[in-house]
Parts: sequence; structure tokens; C-alpha cells
Amino acid sequence: MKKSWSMNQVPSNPNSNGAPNSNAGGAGNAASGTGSSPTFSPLYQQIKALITQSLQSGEWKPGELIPSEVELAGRYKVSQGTVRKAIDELAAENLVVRRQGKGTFVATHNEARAHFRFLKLMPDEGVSQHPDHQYVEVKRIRAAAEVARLLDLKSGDAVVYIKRVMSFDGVPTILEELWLPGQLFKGLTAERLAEYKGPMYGLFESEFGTRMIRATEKIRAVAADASAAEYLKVPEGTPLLCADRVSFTYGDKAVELRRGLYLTSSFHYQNELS
Amino acid sequence: MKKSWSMNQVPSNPNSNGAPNSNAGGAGNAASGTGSSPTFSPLYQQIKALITQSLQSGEWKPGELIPSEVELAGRYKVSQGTVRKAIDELAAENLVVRRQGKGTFVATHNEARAHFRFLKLMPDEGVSQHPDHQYVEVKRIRAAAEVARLLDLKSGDAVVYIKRVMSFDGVPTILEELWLPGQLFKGLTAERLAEYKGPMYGLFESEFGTRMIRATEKIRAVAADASAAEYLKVPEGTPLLCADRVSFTYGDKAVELRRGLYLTSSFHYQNELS
DNA sequence: AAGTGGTCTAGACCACTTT
DNA sequence: AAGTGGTCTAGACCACTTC
Repeated sequence: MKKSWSMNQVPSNPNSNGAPNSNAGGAGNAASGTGSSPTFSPLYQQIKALITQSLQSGEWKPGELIPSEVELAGRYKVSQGTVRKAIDELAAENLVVRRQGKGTFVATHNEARAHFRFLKLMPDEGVSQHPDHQYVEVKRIRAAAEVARLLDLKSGDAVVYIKRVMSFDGVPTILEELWLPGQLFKGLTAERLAEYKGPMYGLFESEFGTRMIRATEKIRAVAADASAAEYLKVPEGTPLLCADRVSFTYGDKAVELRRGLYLTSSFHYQNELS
Repeated sequence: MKKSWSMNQVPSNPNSNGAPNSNAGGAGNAASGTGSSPTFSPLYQQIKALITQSLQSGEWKPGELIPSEVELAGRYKVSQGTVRKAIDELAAENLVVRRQGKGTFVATHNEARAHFRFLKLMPDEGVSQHPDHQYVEVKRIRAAAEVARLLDLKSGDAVVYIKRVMSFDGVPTILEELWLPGQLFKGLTAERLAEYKGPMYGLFESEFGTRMIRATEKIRAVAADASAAEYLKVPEGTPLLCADRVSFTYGDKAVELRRGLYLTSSFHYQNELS
């Protein structure tokens, strides 16, 4: 562990023995002499990176309690306030969840509160019933060029392909196709998917150790082709909302491609601009 | 100003004279005896509310420098750290912008960095040229029931109605309709709109004193009707992305309704899920 | 009672900007 | 040199949860 901040923990009381920080009194950031770019980063960002590493490595698993702020402060030899600021940012990014009096927990998709973070389709009015999932196709294929490029694979690498229909109150509403790196999702079958209760990202995280952190979506309006029309039971040419998603796990690594076709006659894509 | 937090600014050194806080030594939050709900809020939230009031009242206008943290701490009789936390949240909500070494500024829509906060339509590849705006219709009408309800007006109240077409590289791409409370936008004409350089929200904020803070959008796929088809120069029935927006100013007050029809053949609605 | 996160203060130093 | 926001520390107390 390197800390590039220096000369800043010299409290008024002159009892700073016990090595309060590994580089106390060190040369400092000012990189005297060299013309290179020293690439600073604040201490709390370094602590944040270390905590993220522990999350990524599985030292603390989704749903589990992470060490207390006091304990982490001791481990990293920084003040509790610095750990707090690091965890504040991790909480803002939905990587951990704070619970007063209990502790800080690793965020998980197997929670009610996480259900609508990646599912932005809402019923126009009322509350949607639990959806039915029908898995049309689950197979391993070879990555086409475009899929390989987006998933950072080589053309022809193994990819899990999934096609499913989601219905609300018996009405087919979403037709989805997914592409996942075969390497990460060995043993993913239609049965595993169908029998799993809860969101698919919960299955991915608990059974395959891949946690989706964030995603980007490009949204368009398209006309239903013959295939989509059949699955969604609408006339060919019906306007559908098409969302192309790329999902990322730790380290901004793309690990899911998803194309969703949404029938928006009684549902809408809800977005908050702020 | 009321502060419901108490008994917490009693530093170790016993020199706490000069009334460091108006309720130092007060009865405290514990609401002993009464069974009512005292509705606490942390000091920094109260400070945040006070700063927001000053923003709303126009004491500090968009683009201007607000008082320094030290000065605000003195004004509100709290520590700089508490002011800092209040401003941190305001910055996270894009109400203010911090600039190291210079100060904290009131956020404004007349800035390059704000251009894409409410304009989520992106070209599929490359960079969009500056769009042309053609104002089809700008008139004052009476609010229909639905418009009145969403804008918190009475049916029949005056409303400014705007219809415009945005083209990129000469290609009509967006057809927008807006409804604004007539009370707030007196003197808004097609000429004022057409001659204004920069985003419309910049005009609203600098000329009409109404600043858009956040918005919600419901997005659907629809088929172009005869009118939309004509304006966008596409066949009737062409799939269009329809975004229904409600925008809010300070105090969560709705002050704009907007329906955008987007031609997404070479543009897409870009969204980040996190 | 003990442990946890949440709030608040006070003071130090750093990095950046302007005078 | 002076002023601003940015980082870091240390210590206090509060609210909530568990034992």
C-alpha cells in the first residue's frame, strides 16, 4: 500500500510515535525535481480502492457485513474519518449499504430495494404483479464480431445466449436477448434460470460470482419484426422500445450484453433526470 | 433559524462563551414527555435548507459566487465542516458548483457542462452539429384538465404552449411540445426563443427567473401520426420515441411539461444505470 | 453496556487561484 | 501573501441495534 499524501497528519499534541501513517515525514507529493506526473490521489481514494479490491476478490461477499469503520481505520492506519469518506462514496455508488447501529453491508441484487435499479419499465398505473419468465432459448454459441468487441472477447469465443419473454398478468411485454461471456457462466442452463427466485442479477452474483455494478443503455424506437411480433403477440410493425444495454462489473469490465424489446402500450420506461 | 440538534457543540476547552450555537445547553432533541413526533433533522440539513432558500430567493443568482464556507459558517454560527457537508449535498444535486481556489458558484444552464444534463439524445456515432431550432407555434392558451393537474394549476389557467422542430445537419429529428405556466413566463415569444443563443433552460433561468432543477421522464415507443410525420418528414406510422417530461424547480414545484418525439434512426436516447 | 454508523466541532496542512 | 475549497486527523456526543 502506498500513500502519496504526506506531512498532513501531524496533530498538535507531540505524541505522534506509533507510526500513525507509513509515510509520515516522508518526502511528500511535491515530486521535487522530476518533471514527470506523480499521479496523486487523496488518501480516502486509496482506501476506497483497497476496499473495492476486497469486494472484488470476494473477501466480503454480497449481503455480508464488512468490518467496522474503526476496524478498517486500524487496518489501514488512517483515521476513522478517512475510512468514512471512502465508504461514503462506495455507498453512493451502490457498492455497499450502510445500516445505522448494525454496520456496513456488501450490496446485493437479492434485495427488494435493488429490484428496480436495472428494471426501469413501470406499469402506467397501479403496481405490476410478479412477472412470469419464459425462457425461449438458452445455448452456448460463438461470439460474433460485434458481440466479441463489446464484451472484450475474441471473435468465436464461447458466449452464453439467452432469449426470454417476460409477461405481466399474462400479457407478454418484454422480449429480451442476452449475451454473456461463456468463461464466466459455465453451467448456466434454462433450468437454473427458470427455477431461480428473484432477479437474474441475483443468480449471477450468488451462483457465478459476477456482480453487475453499472450499465449503459441506448434506447430507440423500432418496429416489431416478424419474430418479435410473434413472441409479443402484436402485429408486425408495432412500435417497440428497444434498449441496448452493456453491463459492467468491478473494474469497468463489460460482462453482459442485453437487448430488450418493450411493448409500451401499458408500460413505460421511467427515468429521472437530475 | 431553529436548530434541533443539541448538546453537541461542547468542545473540550471550556471557553464556550460567545454563544457558539443558539441552542447550546438547550432542552435537546429527546422531546421528553410529549408523545408527538419532533421531526428532527441534522444541523447540516437545516443549513442546506437555508442555503437553498437563498438560492431560490435570488439572493445569489445563477453563475454567481456564493459566500465562502468560512463566511457561511460565521453567518449560521456553525463549524465550517457542517457548512461543507451541506454544500457537498447541494453540489451532488447540481445546485451549486465548487471550484477549488475560486469558490462555490450557483449552477447555471448557460454552461457547456450543463448542455447534456437534460438532452439525452445522442448521435449514434460522431458528434452532433449545433442543432437548428424552428419554432412552429408559440401561443398562450388555457390549460386543459390534464395539463393543469400536472402543473398544479386550475383548469383554464393561462399556459404558454410551444411547438418546435430541432434538426441536426438539416435533418428534422425532434418534435417537441411544451406547456409552461403563463404566470411565470409573461412575454415569452417565438422571437425571444429564436434569437436566444444557448439552451432554452438558460433563457428560462436568466430571463424569467425560473431554474429547472430536476425532471422525470416516461418514455414510450409510438407510431408517428399524420402531423408528426409531416414535421419530421417521415412516413406515417414510423416508430418514434416519445418522452413525456415533467420538470421541477426549487421546492419540487412542477413548472414545465414537455412531450418530445424523437426520430431514432441515427440518434439514440443515452442512459446510465448506476 | 457495548458496538455501530451519524453528526458536529476544531485545527492543521495541502492545492489552486488571485492579488 | 491571502483567500478558497480539499484533505486529514482527533475527539466528542447522538441514534440505533444487539447482547
